[in-house]
Amino acid sequence: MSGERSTREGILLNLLEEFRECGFDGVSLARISEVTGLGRASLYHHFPGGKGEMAEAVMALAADWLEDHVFVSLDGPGEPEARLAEVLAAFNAFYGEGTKSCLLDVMALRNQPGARASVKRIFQRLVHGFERLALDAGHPPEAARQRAEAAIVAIQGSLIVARGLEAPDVFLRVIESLRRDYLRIV
Amino acid sequence: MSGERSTREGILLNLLEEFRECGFDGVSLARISEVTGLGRASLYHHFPGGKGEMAEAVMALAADWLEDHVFVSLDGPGEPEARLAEVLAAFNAFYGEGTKSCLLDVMALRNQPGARASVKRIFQRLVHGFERLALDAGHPPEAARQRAEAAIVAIQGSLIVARGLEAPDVFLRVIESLRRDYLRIV
DNA sequence: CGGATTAGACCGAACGATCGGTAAAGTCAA
DNA sequence: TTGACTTTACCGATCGTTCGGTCTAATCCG
Repeated sequence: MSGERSTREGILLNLLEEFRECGFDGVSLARISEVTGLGRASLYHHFPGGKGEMAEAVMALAADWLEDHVFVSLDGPGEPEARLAEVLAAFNAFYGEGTKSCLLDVMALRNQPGARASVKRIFQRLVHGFERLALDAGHPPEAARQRAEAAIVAIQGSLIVARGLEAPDVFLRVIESLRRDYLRIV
Repeated sequence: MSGERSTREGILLNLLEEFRECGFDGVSLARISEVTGLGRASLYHHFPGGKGEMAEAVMALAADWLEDHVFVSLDGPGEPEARLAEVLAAFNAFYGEGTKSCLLDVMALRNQPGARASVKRIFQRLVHGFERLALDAGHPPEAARQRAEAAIVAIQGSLIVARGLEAPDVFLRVIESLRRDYLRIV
């Protein structure tokens, strides 16, 4: 996930960082123009739908990234332990070792129904993926569902608390505890 | 926590609901004027510091509310089980049974250092309060600290996921599991 | 080949609307 | 009459957005 400026993906990567840090309403087109190096009008060439379409595109990019780095491990073949480790490493990188917030959180603040729906779909896919992983490790169905939900809750919560406390290690501890305990049969 | 319009606290309660739902940047003075029934200039009579001071006042109100309904139970006398039940009931009410977001989350998005500091102080106080409760229930110090942190993470995370999934029961389940397990010695 | 045409990326300047914020006159209770 | 409070009218700045146009590179035609 590098950051070439000129390509469309490079633009979206910059936008992703801005949105996740300041929220949708907290990012102005002036700021977007600044970080992308493109004039306001140029941005409307790439995103005729304006700021809203930019946000949608960023959400789509994040969904694609999840598909490639998380769901591929969650749903894929291989030992559950190895798959879990891959997923946690991917999250750890995406969230900057606990220093960056989750795009889903800030996008969920928007009133637009489409944004809410995208967030919901991704959350559902996440829970389902973790549920699959727990099932593959031998957990009974209801327990797997509970664990999956609890894991997503812990990840999201630790990001919030890490940002609030300005202590990224809260997130790191949660990741580590998931790595240790998520698959363990009690 | 009722909502008389005219008094200062009534104004702040309306503001609290707006801020927690739309975020600081998502709430305009026009909207604030609308929900409070006060003209723009009247708002600046009560809050000479403008929108920023309004946000600070809301944070202070929330801090006071925590003091009266959460910390008084967390730090106070009484059986740990009863104190825990009071705190969880207070949270449940404040968060609308999982339908409302946390003010701290949205305020943590602001760039202003003062806002970040307030959020940080409250989070610290929350963790410390839960830590005290676990200590009183007989947990060893390091375990108490871990539990407290995990509890706050679970509450915050469940609010995020509940909003994201549009499923408030995620929050309710976390509250219930805390009520069952938080004090239990393993 | 060379000249005209086209399509896409990009930008400066400006749009109307709304932003947060203010000055001054008026209202009303004490 | 004083001080708390509201109303009306307004400010400059910035918001997201659009218009008109330039530059470049590929494409097409002769």
